[in-house]
Amino acid sequence: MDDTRADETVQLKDQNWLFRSIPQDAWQRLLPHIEEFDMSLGLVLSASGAKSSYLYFPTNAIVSLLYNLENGSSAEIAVIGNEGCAEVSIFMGGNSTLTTAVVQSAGKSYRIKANVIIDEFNKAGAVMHLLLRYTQSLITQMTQTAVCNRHHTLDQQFCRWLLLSLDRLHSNELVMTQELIANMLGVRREGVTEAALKVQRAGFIKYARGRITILDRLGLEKRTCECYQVVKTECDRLLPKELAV
Amino acid sequence: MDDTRADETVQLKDQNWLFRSIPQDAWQRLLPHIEEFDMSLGLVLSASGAKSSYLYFPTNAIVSLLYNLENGSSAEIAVIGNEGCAEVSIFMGGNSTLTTAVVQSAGKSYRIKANVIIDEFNKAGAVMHLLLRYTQSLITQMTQTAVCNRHHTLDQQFCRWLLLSLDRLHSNELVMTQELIANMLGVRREGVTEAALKVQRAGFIKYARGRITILDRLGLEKRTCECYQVVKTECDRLLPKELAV
DNA sequence: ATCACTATGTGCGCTAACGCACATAAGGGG
DNA sequence: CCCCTTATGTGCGTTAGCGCACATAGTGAT
Repeated sequence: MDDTRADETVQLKDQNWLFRSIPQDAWQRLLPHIEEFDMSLGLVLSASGAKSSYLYFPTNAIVSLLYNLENGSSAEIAVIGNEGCAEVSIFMGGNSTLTTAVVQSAGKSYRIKANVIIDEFNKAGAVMHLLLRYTQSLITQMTQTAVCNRHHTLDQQFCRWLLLSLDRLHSNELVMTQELIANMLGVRREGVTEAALKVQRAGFIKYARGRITILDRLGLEKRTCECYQVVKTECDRLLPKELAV
Repeated sequence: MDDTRADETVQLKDQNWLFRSIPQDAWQRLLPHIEEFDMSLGLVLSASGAKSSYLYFPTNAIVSLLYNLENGSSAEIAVIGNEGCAEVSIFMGGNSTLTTAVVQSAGKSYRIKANVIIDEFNKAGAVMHLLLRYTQSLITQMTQTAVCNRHHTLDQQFCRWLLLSLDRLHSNELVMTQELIANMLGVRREGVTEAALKVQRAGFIKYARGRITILDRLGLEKRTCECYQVVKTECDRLLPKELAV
């Protein structure tokens, strides 16, 4: 590999946790199939029940897994950022999920065609194990969402949501209206307004017309429920930053 | 294979949906490793965070995946019966989950040592795809639990829980105190009492001292939320009864 | 038959979140 | 600069579920 390509690879690998952990030989096979893909706000990667044709690897974008109920209300099940990938049902089987993957925060991503991923997955090598461990971390997030929905207050959930999103954005600002957050959390918009006000009065955030600025991250972490740390810790355990390359 | 062993195999395969779908060659490899295992009520298959050493295949037993919060309250994330297996983290990677697998209804099961399953899984053949599709159906269940916790009433959830358990028991009777159900659902015992009374007054069940008898299954299905059917349908889609053998 | 224990039923005040209605405010395009 | 749209703030009655306290009723052991 010449120097230019090596540089390119390093840069690319740095943008997504999963990329980073793909060993050299598999990387050689996959590299030619990695396409850039712009994720615009609100873009639906795959509607409920539809077959997905790409596995998406966000870099600075955030994707939400949402479930839509018959009556129109919805709830977020998990958040996906540059620590993972969207559309795991490609390799899990069944080809589709009942959840809808929506771009919650615009940004750049990469994607790989489903059949390429499936071929690599079926080699039962490092890529398979990596993707499965990531899926396991997604399961952890779903589990925690279920428990949190049951037992914790809107306030706590608001903070958890903020923190999980921030971790995936690597920024202390987040562009998101209260209406949208309400949709994610599956609660009333007014509820989010109240929660946001409380947190703002506590001096942890500044919220103005769809623009949230974090002023005190530690404060937020203290205010949220255990769920945030649990998800973060388990995610770090399953996907160590310095995995064998 | 002589007739006796063939009969044995047919009988065995009939007791768990996953067994049924394992093709002949893989079955030959696994058969010597299948152990009987009695599941007694309340048995914990693997505590939160602990490494699991067996993959368990219930026949007439039911296993609950529970999550325990710091403050002692808990919530059920998914139910596992003879349609699946417990301890998927064995092949998903990471070796452990934060959920606790508890026997909710006693019965017989089979189990296979972790390393045997991993070896078979890594052949990337039918068994791998089967287990992954099952895991996908578990994910569906977790998703639905999260949404249901958010949006549906205790009444509806009580009915959903009853139906999901019944489907896995193949019986119209269920032995389970309201206290325990409350624990699973992550609600007050009194809440379950009220829900159960309403459903009883509607004539759908008879409930006496930990023994629930179903009188009108269709009534229950009408009373529950969409979540029950969604899980059932998706489970049937991912794990058809007559899969290629 | 009695007793003790477990399971269930009931009442009551409390709180979080809901649904709805409406007030205010901040930008953006003409 | 004004108007219109979008985003946020607020009030109020309602409800589901909570926590607690206690009443009742099967059931099994002695």
